[in-house]
Amino acid sequence: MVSTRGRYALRVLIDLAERGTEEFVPLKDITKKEGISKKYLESIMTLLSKNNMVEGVHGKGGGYRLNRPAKDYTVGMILRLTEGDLSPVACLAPEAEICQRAEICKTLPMWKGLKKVVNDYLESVTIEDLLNGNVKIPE
Amino acid sequence: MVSTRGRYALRVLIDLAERGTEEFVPLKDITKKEGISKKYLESIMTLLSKNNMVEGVHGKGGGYRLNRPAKDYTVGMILRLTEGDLSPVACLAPEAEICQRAEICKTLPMWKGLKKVVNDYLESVTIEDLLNGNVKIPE
DNA sequence: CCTTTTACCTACTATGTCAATAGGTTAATA
DNA sequence: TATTAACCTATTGACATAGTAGGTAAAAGG
Repeated sequence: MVSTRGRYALRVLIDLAERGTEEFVPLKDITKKEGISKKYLESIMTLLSKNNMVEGVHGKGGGYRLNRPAKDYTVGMILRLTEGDLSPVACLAPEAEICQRAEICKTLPMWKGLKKVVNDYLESVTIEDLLNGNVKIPE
Repeated sequence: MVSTRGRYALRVLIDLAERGTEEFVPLKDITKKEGISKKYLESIMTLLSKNNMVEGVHGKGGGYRLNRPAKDYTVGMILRLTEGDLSPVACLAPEAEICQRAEICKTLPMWKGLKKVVNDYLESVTIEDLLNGNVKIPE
């Protein structure tokens, strides 16, 4: 289950995308529109800022804006940042130590398949798609 | 991330499938093979038993066995039991109250797509597939 | 320079879930 | 009647989530 951290991050990025890539938008505007705790959002934005997803500027006229055009952000990128690696099991995470059972594990191929299916889908959807309602629901 | 409850359930069902659909297998055998806490496994098996996945018989010669042939168990069925509904967000769960934001929510279609992709994949893999190493990794 | 605005930083907390553990009771067989 | 094995009811330690609280740093306007 995706936590509020990831869900809020996506909503904020959609709001920023709506305002273009020039203008700085203060968090106040976004919390007002989305009804999200400002203090909580701050921690999320700092994360996005440190990872070069958004640019933050202090003071009057400041706020946040996207670093790149909205089509360059995939949902997968954002969720990997906020939720950590999107592996269904710990042994498929990048930082995982090698699992003794890997050779004989009957379930491992299925977990690999699931991870691929999830990541492929999330990579196929961008923030621009979300903003424009251009989300392809499979089949 | 799938919890041990779901992962252990799958491993147990694979072990039971290996022993056919007649013989009763005591938990002792399974904990020995899999190195899983017996007390913990008991709680998982009770869940599977109450939901007609396995049959449990008390006393000497007792244990658990599959209720149906292994090909009739999908991974999705098992994980839905052990992990709860496999929705990426709460508003897509069956018991969810209607979300006010649903009409205007820019992310909802993407979550629906993700849920479909995950469920379709997990429905496509059976316990028999896992046992036989017949897992199709997509593309 | 000073006030306002805004991002950014550090610490704390309430709640809940996970992954067991502990100690039993019930049912079936030999 | 003893043994085996499922089943039941708590309890626990560890951890993550979803915030809250109270600040500091930087930029702009007057």
